[in-house]
Parts: sequence; structure tokens; C-alpha cells
Amino acid sequence: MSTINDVAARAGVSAATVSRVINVNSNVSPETFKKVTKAIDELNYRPNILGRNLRKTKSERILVILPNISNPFYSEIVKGIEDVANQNGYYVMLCNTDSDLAREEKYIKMLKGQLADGAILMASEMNSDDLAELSKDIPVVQCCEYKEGIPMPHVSIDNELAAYKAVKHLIGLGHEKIAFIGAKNQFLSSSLRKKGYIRALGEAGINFDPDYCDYGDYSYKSGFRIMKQLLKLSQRPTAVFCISDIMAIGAIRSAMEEKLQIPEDIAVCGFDNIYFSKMFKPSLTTISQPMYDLGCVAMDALVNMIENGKAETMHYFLEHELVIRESTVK
Amino acid sequence: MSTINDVAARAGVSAATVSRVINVNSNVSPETFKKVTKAIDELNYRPNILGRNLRKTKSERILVILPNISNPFYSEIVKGIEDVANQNGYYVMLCNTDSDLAREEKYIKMLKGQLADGAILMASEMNSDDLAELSKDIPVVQCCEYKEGIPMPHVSIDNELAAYKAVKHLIGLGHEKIAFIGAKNQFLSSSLRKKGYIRALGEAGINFDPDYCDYGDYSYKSGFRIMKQLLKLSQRPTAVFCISDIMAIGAIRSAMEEKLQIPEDIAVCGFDNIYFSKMFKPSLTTISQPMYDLGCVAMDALVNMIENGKAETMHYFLEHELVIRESTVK
DNA sequence: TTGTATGCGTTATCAG
DNA sequence: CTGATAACGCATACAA
Repeated sequence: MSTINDVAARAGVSAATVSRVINVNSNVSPETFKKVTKAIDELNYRPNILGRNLRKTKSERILVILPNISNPFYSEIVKGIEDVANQNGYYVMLCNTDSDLAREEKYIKMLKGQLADGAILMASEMNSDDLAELSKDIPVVQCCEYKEGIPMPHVSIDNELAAYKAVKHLIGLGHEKIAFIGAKNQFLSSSLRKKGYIRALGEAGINFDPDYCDYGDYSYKSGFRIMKQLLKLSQRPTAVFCISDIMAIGAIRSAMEEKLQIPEDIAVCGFDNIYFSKMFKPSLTTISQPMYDLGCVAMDALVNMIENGKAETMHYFLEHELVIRESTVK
Repeated sequence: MSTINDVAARAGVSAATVSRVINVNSNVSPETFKKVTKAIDELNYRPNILGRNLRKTKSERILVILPNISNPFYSEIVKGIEDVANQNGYYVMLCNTDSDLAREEKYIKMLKGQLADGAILMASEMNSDDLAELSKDIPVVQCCEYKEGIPMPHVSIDNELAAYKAVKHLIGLGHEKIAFIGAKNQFLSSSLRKKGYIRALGEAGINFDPDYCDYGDYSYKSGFRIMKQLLKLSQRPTAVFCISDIMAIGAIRSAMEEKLQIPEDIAVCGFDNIYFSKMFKPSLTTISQPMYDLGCVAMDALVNMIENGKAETMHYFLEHELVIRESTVK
């Protein structure tokens, strides 16, 4: 691989001049320009990004650190991030952690090592203290999942309200025996969605029944398994609210296997509105998160932090929407 | 952000000594070690990756350049890549091109600029000449989609044979009016799969009928739309072979909308075996690509190129499998 | 318009 | 075991 000095030697100019040719803004005479570009072509020279970034202390790159690209929920958000990033001259690199803290920390190390100008974190496994410390060094925005009480902006929806609305919808259809398929983890969204479920029940005068609550890991399999359990109860629920579409689909498939009709025998509501939820048969009633916009807003905030040194706002809450489809209403 | 010199000053040692502490292999006296780690903690020092990589001309990173993370087909491959990469001490960064050549070229620039030690390309939009030239500079492996006749290894399945087997399966079920939903693009897999379709028909003495062939863009929508057209034909097909699961699912939904039974009225076969194909109702008959293994083998080959300077083999073909489910057999 | 000199932050070599 | 020095490749301030 040739360097800027090789090009300079071949073109009979100094490295500085070559640099000026590469970075078009400066003044270079037409003839030297030609000489230099010729040498660049002949040597097939490409500037070393590491050298350039080191010198400029700027990379024009940002990292998106996320647990799992195979979750379609994230891919839509990433689109929003990428569009806004590209509009602002940044390039995005995705870092898949598989929800593994050790892997996440490797990427965080790169980030702290100036490999990128900033990062967007989704569902980070880091604790609040480490996040707080990170925010001192580097512009970072939390997207969707977030920790509270640290000086780092976050973008999300109102999870409690969304869950409340979903369950309210089921109650409005006449259901009283409404089960809940959630998740036991550190994420705020999990507890907020459960909170919304309980609030809706309470308002309708329905007793909260722990037997109707179970916890999965967002996977198809866990939804499938939990539904099987719920159907074994003597007082079988007539509706189920799931905190993810994938679990809802698992639950529906499970009920189908027991020859139950959806929604006649049991209604199912999901959460997220991944693109698959309308393709599925029966199509899925769910809470639509504005995924693309979540990504856009997060990236907007990040650009702001990178370029102005600080965040405009700490809390961004975007609108969600209940989308009613075949899995709850015939 | 503090540098190695800040740490050195604070600890009262030279930068070289700090470097030795960070890079554990060298010999440092216990007391200086303690002094230095103390200074590192106090200053919250993190080594600058750019400086380090520049000096070492090695990044221990690889790039995966792919068109679209929202395609579940790729996410499984990425898992394989990541596992092998991590085992070998490499970190993976994903670069989403959205099938946009300009965006892909930006990432290729980073690659040529030594931001990473190598790359895996999936469904590249670059032409053969550019790929050939790239292969001179940097270790690169093509995965799944590939261009032939260039000195760059590729990993894939035998697409022609796979399609042949899928269509053979439909013929074996008694179908004679078998439609084809493919894609018109530069990718070898598209033409090879069509070739396999035609070969299977030919062997069974079935005439190839251009009216039974249409082309989508791998999307749900295109599968949906094309199926609608096929169902309008006076001689309606009784089976359809689609070159992607997503299009197959679109096609099935389309047929369902016309009150047709799957597979009784029309059988549908997909390609890829994305995780969703078994969740779908009816579950999808499809060609299972060994996605995880494809990723592993590609990364293995890349590690080899990076560390030994050259590829062991140019062509890796992995086994595929016909998975028969509800969409073709009751 | 162009060249010289310097430093971005790190590690490797060599000497002590 | 430790320090001084140079070099990785580049862009910029300054001088010419």
C-alpha cells in the first residue's frame, strides 16, 4: 500500500501538496493537480483513514451498539439513524453485542479510543455508573431502552401508556380474563409495560391475577411455551397481551396448535409492530412504535451533541399508536 | 481525553513504560505497574485506537458489508461470522449499504484506508474489475452472492442444484403447471436458480412457459403482487417456486386473499429457510441454506487470508437441504 | 501556489 | 526493568 509520500515522490511535489489535492478545498495549480492525480491513479493510492482521523481528531463515523440485528425491530430504527447520519456526513457502523456485556465493552473501548465520534446505544447491558462515566468522554444517546438519572439523552415512547392502551382495547372488547406475557430483565420498558397492564385492569375493576402473568425472553419459543402453560389453567384467559410481537406470534401459533380460533377463542395483542406482524395470518394487533422516527431523532440528538458539545434535551418521547388487526377483532 | 503522555507524567515514568503496562506481555516491576495503573484510573485513560492501529498497521477489526440487515437471511450468517471472528480475536463491524453503490464505496474506502484488516462482502454492487483491484490491496471474501473469475474467494451453496431439487419436489407431487417468481438483477444466484427451475421442468418433459415466470425484488410486496397476476391466468398454476422466502410468504398471503387453500389449490415453495418460514402459517417448504456455516466458513477463509497472506481455496460450496413443510404437503 | 516542520497517540527498537 | 527516540500516515500552521 502506497502512502502520501510515495505519491509526492512520484509526482515530484511535497506531501503537503498531495494532501491539498486530496482535500479539494485548497488552492492547487491545474498542472500540479494533474500531476498529482496521475500519480495517485498510477499508484492506486488511498489515504490512510487512521492517519487522517488521528490528525483531525475526527472520524465522521458513529457506532450503533445493539443487542441483535436479527430482531426486525432494530433494523427499522437503524434505517432512521442511517438516513439522518448520511445527511449530516456521518457513516454508521453497527456493532452486534448479542446482549453480551463483554462484547459490548469491547465496542465501548473502541468508542472511547476515538474510533468514532459518538454512539447510539440500544438496550445496553452497562450499568448506570459506567454509562454516566462514558457520557463524560464521548457523545452518546440511548435509543428505546434507557437508564434514567444519568446525563445522557434518550429517545423512546411512553411504554406505560402504550401498554395501558393495548390492554384497554382488550377490555373494550369485553375481555376480563387477560393474561400478560412479559420479560424479567433490567429494562425499564419491561416494568413499565407491566405497570400499564396493571393500571388498565385496575381501572376496569379487574383483579390482578399472578397466575395470568409469565415472563419470556422476547423469543418466538418463549411465547409459544408460555401460551401452552396459560391454556392449561382451569380458568383459561380469553385474551393475552404480549410485550413483543415475536412472543405474540409464538403465542398464537401455540394456541392454533390447540385448535383454538384467533381471536374468537383467544385474542392476542403484541407490541412493536415489526413488519412481519401484518404479514402474519392472522395479522397482529399491536402497539406501533415509530421505529424509523426513533432512529432519526436519536441521530439528530447525537449530531447535535457532537457538533455543539451538548444535548438540547435529555428526554425525547415519541408518539405510539394502537394498530388493530385480525388477532383481536374479527 | 488524556493521552499516554499524561499518564506517564502523572506516574512519573516514560510513555514507553505506560505502553508496557497497557500491553501486558512486557516486563514491568510490580511497583511501577501499580503507579501506572493508579494514574490510568485517576485520569480515566483509554488508549487511542487510531494511534495504536496506525502504529501497528493492524486493527483486529473486520468489516461485513451487506445490503440490508433487515433481511433475516443475513443476520444468521452474521452470527457465524461473529463467532469465528471472536474466536480468532477479531471484532466485527457491520456496514449496511442499502444496495446503494455509493454507500458501499464509502465503506470500501474505509477498508482500503486500513480501518479494518479485511472484509466479507455479501451481495456487493461493485463490478468485477473493481472487486479484482480491491482484492490486490486487502483480504476480502465474498459470501453467498459472488462474482466469478476474480481472484477473491467465495462461499455459497450450489444454487442451480438447490432450485432443481425444489422444483423436482413440486413435480414429484404431481404438479405440472409450476410458476417461477425470481428476480432480475446482476446476481448469479438469480440466474442459477432459474436455470435449475428450467432444468427440472425439462427433465420432466414439461414445457417452459414464459407466462409462468415473473420477477420481483425479494420483497413481500413483490411476491404478493406477482401471485395476484399469476392467479389471473386462464391456466392458473398449481404450484409456485419462489427464490426467496419473503416473496413466497407474500405469494401465499396473496393466494389466501383469493380464498385459495395452500397447498391444496396452490403449493408454494420458498428459498433460504429464514427463521420465520417455520413460524408462518402454513409453514413454508423451502431450501435451507446453511446460513450460520456460510458465515463461519467465510470468516475462516478471511482469517486465513489475513494471517497467511493468501487464500487456501477460491471456491467453497456448502450443502443445502430441501425442507418440506405445510405449504406444499398437507 | 508550494514546501517545511510539526504533532495527532501510539508502539518498537535500541541502549543503558 | 526503564527511557529516549523514531516512525506509523496524515493535515495544518507558517514561511517562502
